Amino acid sequence: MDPHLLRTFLAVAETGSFSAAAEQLRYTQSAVSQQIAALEADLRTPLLTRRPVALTPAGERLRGHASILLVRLAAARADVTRAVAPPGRLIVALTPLAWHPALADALALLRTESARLTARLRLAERDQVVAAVATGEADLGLVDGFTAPSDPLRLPDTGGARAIGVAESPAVVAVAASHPLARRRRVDLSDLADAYWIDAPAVAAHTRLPVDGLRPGLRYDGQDVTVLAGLAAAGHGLAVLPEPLVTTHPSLTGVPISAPRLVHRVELVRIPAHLTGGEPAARLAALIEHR
Amino acid sequence: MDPHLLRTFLAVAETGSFSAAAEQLRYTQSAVSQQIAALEADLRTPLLTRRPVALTPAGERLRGHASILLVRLAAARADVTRAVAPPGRLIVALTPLAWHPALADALALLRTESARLTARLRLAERDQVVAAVATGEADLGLVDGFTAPSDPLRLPDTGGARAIGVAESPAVVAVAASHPLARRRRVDLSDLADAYWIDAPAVAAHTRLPVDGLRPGLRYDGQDVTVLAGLAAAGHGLAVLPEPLVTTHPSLTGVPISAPRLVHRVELVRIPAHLTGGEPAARLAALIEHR
DNA sequence: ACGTCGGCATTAGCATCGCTGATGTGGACC
DNA sequence: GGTCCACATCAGCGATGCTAATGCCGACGT
Repeated sequence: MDPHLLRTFLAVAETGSFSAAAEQLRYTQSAVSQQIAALEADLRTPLLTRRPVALTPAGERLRGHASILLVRLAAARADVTRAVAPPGRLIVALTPLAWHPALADALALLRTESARLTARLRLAERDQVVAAVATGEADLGLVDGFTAPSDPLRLPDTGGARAIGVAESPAVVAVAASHPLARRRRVDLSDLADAYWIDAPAVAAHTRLPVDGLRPGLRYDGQDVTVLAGLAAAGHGLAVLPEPLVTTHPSLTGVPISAPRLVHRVELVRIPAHLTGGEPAARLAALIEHR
Repeated sequence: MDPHLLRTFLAVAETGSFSAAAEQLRYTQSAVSQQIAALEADLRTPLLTRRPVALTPAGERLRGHASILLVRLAAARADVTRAVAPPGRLIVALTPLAWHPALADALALLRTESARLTARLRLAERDQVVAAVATGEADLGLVDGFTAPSDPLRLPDTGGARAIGVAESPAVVAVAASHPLARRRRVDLSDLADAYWIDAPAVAAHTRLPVDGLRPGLRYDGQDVTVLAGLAAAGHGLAVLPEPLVTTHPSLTGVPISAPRLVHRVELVRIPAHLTGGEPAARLAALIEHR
């Protein structure tokens, strides 16, 4: 079960093909085949079916563990390696809906303080944001999600990163102003099970949420919030969105949600210890937290 | 950073000696030396000082990560491997103070239900209990600790095990009946900073707790609660203990704690999924949880 | 101050592991 | 039933990582 084999296993699980995984990892197909065989021999359990290549139940379980383990390994390496972070660097990873003008303000302030600062923002999916912070690829992360008021987000286990809530706003159902629903004072999400929803996994883990079994509607694979809002405004389907975002958009109406109780929450992700000093990341974190 | 090297590193960190670690792991001293060198080369950081052998700051950090990683690795292996648990086995790991008569009752009930049951109890320290459950060495764990009322225990990150609170009782300061403190109605722990405390790490993570900087008194390295109570009764020092235990003991008096607000809490540790069926572990867990 | 001892580092040699490249094999699809 | 595609298997070889022997250096004693 060395990490090498786990990485290969994950690549096969993702691509669904030995040869594709081999290419991705710059191995020969033979090597991948042998590595998977070694892993299965080690665990005395078939992890994959061949023809077609698919995960067995044991493989499913291993996949979950393996992805966590690899992130933690990378996090450990990063944590030990980074002696003193290069002081002029600041990389912030964030999910699209975690964006907030306060971030821009804080960054601006930081840049006036230290002219030499190389700041960089990176948009990514939620798990990737957390992983990036844990592994040191990013110095700070901002993630969002929908939960019950003042409940923390349920983030994936990844490295030693810690999350602190920094903002909450009401969650509303975004509909086109012309939509019949737009005249409603409030809605119960479970009443909307039959409606069409826009599924935009790259923008938010769940724009159709968190009642299971909602009807799949249009799927949008981009990361741009404007496009998503535009799609909703054009009547392509409903989406649960933070209220401030919806009110900004002229042709969108936000309908408050009566049940379940739901807010849009943004959390700041950071490594506890390291950033104690006056590094830009620590400064920015402080600015955002105590806004 | 393969697990092999991490294991060796941990052994060196624990024993404080390359040769001792080598012996423990059935390697030659040369191999250990080379492995540590490889690890340091890989991370481009000295992890240990030699002569005397001690952890550098980077080494300290790695130690924390490594122990977590190895447990998670073992947990992953156990989770994938255990296809169907041998139905006649039930191993419960617990910390000394997590013991509760209800456990005995539940076990008794279980044994009448299935005569073939091989039940086994294992006493261990808290981290080891959690690790044992995560790695599948134990089917169920019971851990205890002191926290604010209805706060969960702060358990070490280990594997995918989950903890559920099953019991809480008031925390009191245990003193000999003859002790002047025994006449007090209540005490503030921070007022007792100057008192002598019994330090019994093998019984409870903190019998002197959770105010930092309390004065070290007698140290007891055994696991037996009776001995600890006896030491307190004999006036060797104070200890924070769960109230039921103290009232049981004739010559001990329990003084309620006014601040900080503190309870003794017992949590059940188990693997979420697997034990869904009618396995003894699932039965026992259900019995304890819904008592 | 110097010698001795104990413990980590270094080196040589060798077995094993894990990769590549070539070839084998079986299911799917026409 | 043939062909093709993708995974399995095999031979060979370089790299890895171990043991055993030896070197080296700081601590401690006289």
